[in-house]
Amino acid sequence: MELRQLRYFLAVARERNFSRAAEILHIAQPPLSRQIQQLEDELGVLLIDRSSRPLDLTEAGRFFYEQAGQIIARTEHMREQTRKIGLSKRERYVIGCVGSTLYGGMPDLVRRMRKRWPDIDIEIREMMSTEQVTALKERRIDLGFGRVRFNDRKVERLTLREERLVVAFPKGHPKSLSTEPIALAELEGEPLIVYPSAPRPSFADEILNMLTEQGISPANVEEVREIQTALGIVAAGVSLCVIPAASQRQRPDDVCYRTIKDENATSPIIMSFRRDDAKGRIEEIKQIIREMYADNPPWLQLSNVQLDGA
Amino acid sequence: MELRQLRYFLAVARERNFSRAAEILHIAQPPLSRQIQQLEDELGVLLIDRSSRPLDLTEAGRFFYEQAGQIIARTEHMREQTRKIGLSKRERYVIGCVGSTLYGGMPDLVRRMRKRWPDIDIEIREMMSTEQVTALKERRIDLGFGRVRFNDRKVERLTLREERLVVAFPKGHPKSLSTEPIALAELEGEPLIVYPSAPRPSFADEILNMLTEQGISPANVEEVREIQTALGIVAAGVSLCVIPAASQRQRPDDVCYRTIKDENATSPIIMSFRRDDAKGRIEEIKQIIREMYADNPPWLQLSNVQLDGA
DNA sequence: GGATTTGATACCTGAAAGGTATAATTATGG
DNA sequence: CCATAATTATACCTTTCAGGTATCAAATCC
Repeated sequence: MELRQLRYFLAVARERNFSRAAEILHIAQPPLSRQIQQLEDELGVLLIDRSSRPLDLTEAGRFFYEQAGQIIARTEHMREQTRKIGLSKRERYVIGCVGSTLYGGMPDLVRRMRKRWPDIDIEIREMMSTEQVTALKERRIDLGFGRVRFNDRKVERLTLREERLVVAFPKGHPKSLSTEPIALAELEGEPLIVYPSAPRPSFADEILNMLTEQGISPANVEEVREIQTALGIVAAGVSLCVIPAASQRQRPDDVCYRTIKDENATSPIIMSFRRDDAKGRIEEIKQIIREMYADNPPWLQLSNVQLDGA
Repeated sequence: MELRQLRYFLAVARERNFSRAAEILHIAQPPLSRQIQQLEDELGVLLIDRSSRPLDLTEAGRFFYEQAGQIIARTEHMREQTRKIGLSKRERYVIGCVGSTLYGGMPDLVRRMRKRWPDIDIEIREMMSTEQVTALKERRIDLGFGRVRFNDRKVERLTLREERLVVAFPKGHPKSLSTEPIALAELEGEPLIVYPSAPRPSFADEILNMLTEQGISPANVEEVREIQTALGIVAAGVSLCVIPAASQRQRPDDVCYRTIKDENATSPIIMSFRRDDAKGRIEEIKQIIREMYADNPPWLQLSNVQLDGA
């Protein structure tokens, strides 16, 4: 599969006519037909229903049209952005973080960094905890915020705080009637859903390890790729799910939450960076974080979500 | 630019060595070098710093690496999904909706639809209001949920409810100290940020029209692509922004909200569908929505966000 | 049902991807 | 600092495949 074929297919899908599409693409009609055929051959699926005129897309063709359009748009965006970065002499500073750290203190930290270094382009990129380690070593990011503890000779890590975990219940679940903190042991025998399913080790493993250590075994454990899906399944009344307190806001309506009582049922927020960071801003960033602690002591805490069962 | 070039670049970036990358790709080293050169020529930017060994990526190269990897992953995902859809005999029902309708009643509606028709694959796709009209006509979606009124001979629309609008203030803004409803007229002379900037007409135009009709002119109006950015700028203390009540949850911490007092300062939630829908499920969907109104009268209202200034 | 539009097929041409040989460059060890 | 090893760039040839032309085969439309 090549981008050319996607571009060709988009033209045909838009025009619903091979000949006109070929004109627009400034090629003859037969090569266009052939490229589409090759594409269909590779996929093993018909994209265009040629038995009617004007042409109609098949179900698969309609899906492919959506996706192909987005991919083409994305490559064009990438081309422009790459050009811009290559020509600009501004320094870039890329921060990788897992979704659940994007709330609370992170935006404020970025704001402060932008204010301190107005000449630097600071970017945020969503990225799993384990990906951050390799991304740091390959210098694709300069700073990481994650939740999984790891050891790597070249990467230093700093735990910013421990965040309480909460259990998500479907509305109407018998154990969701109380809003009091809940004991971890009460998960015994309950169906559980964990995330993300890849790459390992992940937050899913942290939760499963915690349960194993305590000798608690849920009824059955399902893995899903992302928290949205996990909470969707919870809302549908199928399972329970353990999430960091900050993630409660993801879905406040149809899911109930109870903080876990156990003192050590927490998930860390870990900042990581290269030991040999050449940009030399780590010390200043630590200083900014100290300032933030001073301004607003429970850093990364959320103002209007009840935390720590207090 | 072709996918082949992206695949080649990824191999070189991973190996940091042309010869080894060429081996992995099962081609000779010179053609690989040339493809990368052509890519760099087209971009007008160096991606690889060849003056050091092992090779190093340039700043632009690191960005390109991230993006290219995601694009390749996406094309592969598209290939598999297209294949699956083409081979499966299950009916697909695609719903297009703007982000702000994804909260509240929408997930529940989809849940009820899945329950009613377990043999149908129901998908949700995020999509601007105006895109929904063409997507419906081209049968890329079967149902749309949007916020912008439009007229089209082939598409029928149904207003489900009118939702109150709220003003977003940066924390500490003098007008954010009260939580009382605010008059639209108080936006006079304030810097305003609207979204989305494309495609028009959009929610941005609805807001600007409303202000013009009332003879209110903000100090200066900036347009951004999406609500995240808009609220980010608000939080940074630069401007105010008008959003639908449901979108408050997007950023509950560092932004303050006040409902707009004016009775007609509302934004509709509009369901739209093809007049000649062949799947014949529209009437049943309307029935489901009536059931939902019955179960939970203020449909699409949010349980824990203060609405309607009540 | 015949004319017209439009997509598929067969076959040819030329551009561009890939290969081989070798020069140029960068690193490394004495 | 120079010689050597490793690795990338250049020059040139081969082969593959995208694109073009001519024509046939459907499908639609009066």
